[in-house]
Amino acid sequence: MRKPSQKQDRTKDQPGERAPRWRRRAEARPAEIFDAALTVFSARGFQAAKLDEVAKLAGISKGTLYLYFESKTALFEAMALELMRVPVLAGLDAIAGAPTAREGLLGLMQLVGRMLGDPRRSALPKLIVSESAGFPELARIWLKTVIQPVRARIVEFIERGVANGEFRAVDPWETAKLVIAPFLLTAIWLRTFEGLDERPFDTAALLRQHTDMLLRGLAPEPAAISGD
Amino acid sequence: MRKPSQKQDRTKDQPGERAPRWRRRAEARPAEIFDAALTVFSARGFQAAKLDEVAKLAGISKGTLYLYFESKTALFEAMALELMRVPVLAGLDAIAGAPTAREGLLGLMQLVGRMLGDPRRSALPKLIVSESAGFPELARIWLKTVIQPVRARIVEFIERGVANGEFRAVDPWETAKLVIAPFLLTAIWLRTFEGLDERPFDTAALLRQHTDMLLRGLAPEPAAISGD
DNA sequence: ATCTAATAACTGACTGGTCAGTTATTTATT
DNA sequence: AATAAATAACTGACCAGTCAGTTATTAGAT
Repeated sequence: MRKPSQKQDRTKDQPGERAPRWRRRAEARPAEIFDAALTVFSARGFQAAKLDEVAKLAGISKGTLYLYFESKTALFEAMALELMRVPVLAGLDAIAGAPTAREGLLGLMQLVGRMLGDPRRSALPKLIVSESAGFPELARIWLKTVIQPVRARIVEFIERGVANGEFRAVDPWETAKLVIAPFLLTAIWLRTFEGLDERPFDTAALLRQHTDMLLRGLAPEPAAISGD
Repeated sequence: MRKPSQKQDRTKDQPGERAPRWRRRAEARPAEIFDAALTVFSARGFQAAKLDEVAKLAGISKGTLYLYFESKTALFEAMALELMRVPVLAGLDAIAGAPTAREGLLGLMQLVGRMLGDPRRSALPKLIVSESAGFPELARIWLKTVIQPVRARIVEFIERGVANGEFRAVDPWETAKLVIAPFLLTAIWLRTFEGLDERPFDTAALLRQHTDMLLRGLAPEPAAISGD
């Protein structure tokens, strides 16, 4: 946890010239504040997080926070919305053009898997879930802008695969949830039980097993499909 | 939200006899307090929950809370531990004796599924996850007393099935996570996004699809299993 | 270049509301 | 009468949010 503070920079100044107590860095502040806020809110939760701590971590005073954000709540919401930008959806369009349903589905899963590999991005699901009681609106937005589009794509791929015979006939809606579930598990688990469990969580192994099981579950019947 | 309060009981007293402002009910209190606490903590989260509200819902005053619990923290922990008692594990032993791995696995899944059907019990996972930052010890205990035993059983069943040819060779550890994931999804989803999504969450349909997909994913290769 | 006025960025001590926890007192029960 | 159960008024710590004052930076004047 390195301090991004510029107060330490005095050694780099020209000798004899005393370093200023602070600098004006209006453009850099918001990003740094978001960064500090994510760390503190993730570690403590919204209510327990102290703005003094966020400010300290961002290398500023609490008063300065209020030059950039109206309130603790506004900061939290702005931070969450910031994390939703440049979303999973960025790569989604490229995948939409996949030649087969199978490839599309796998591509999408890898995309999401890769996203969860970035600790900053994977913090959001846990925060949304944890703070949903206090921020229902945020949950709604996340659902709408992240979950629903991804799920819609999954449903589309499954429907396509079922239609063209790549997959057997399954309920696309419920199956889409099954595709998503292990990713949610990963995001939650890493930030809730990691370090407490008997083995470290192997994200890659889970993803491998997940795709393997999923493709077999979706595989069309060999030949003999009689009524039950 | 009906009040369990006994303050309203005055009408039921014998006519002419004024009802007491309160009664001594030392045995009944803890359960009623747990009940109220679960409601309030679930609705607001630990920090935002007010003990005055818990007390009011339990039909007592805040001071009385402190006759039964040392602190807000102690109340929360006691409540969580209470919810862990009579755990999933109760029915686990019966299932252990299942004749086939398949039956064992399905029995266990139905057990967990049924548990999630009870809104009181299904509140725990969300609470544990949400408050894990402030109560890491609770997360550890839940992992140890609920998750790990269930997961161990799943691993056992899978290993058994792989050994006796019921299932194909899979990684039991990772596959066990895949078995669990949709249940976690259900518990989280119902208490985070329900009412916000485009369709209501159909727990039964998901469970059906989950078992279906899982069994196909575990099914042994038809015949041709040559070395790779 | 150097000085000076104006302004934007920042600080940190302070305030006021909230709520966990305490206690003096009242009420029920034995 | 004695005791246990419960109340409600109280206290004090905590912290979000404020603001009067300070310091860096910029722009204009010389």
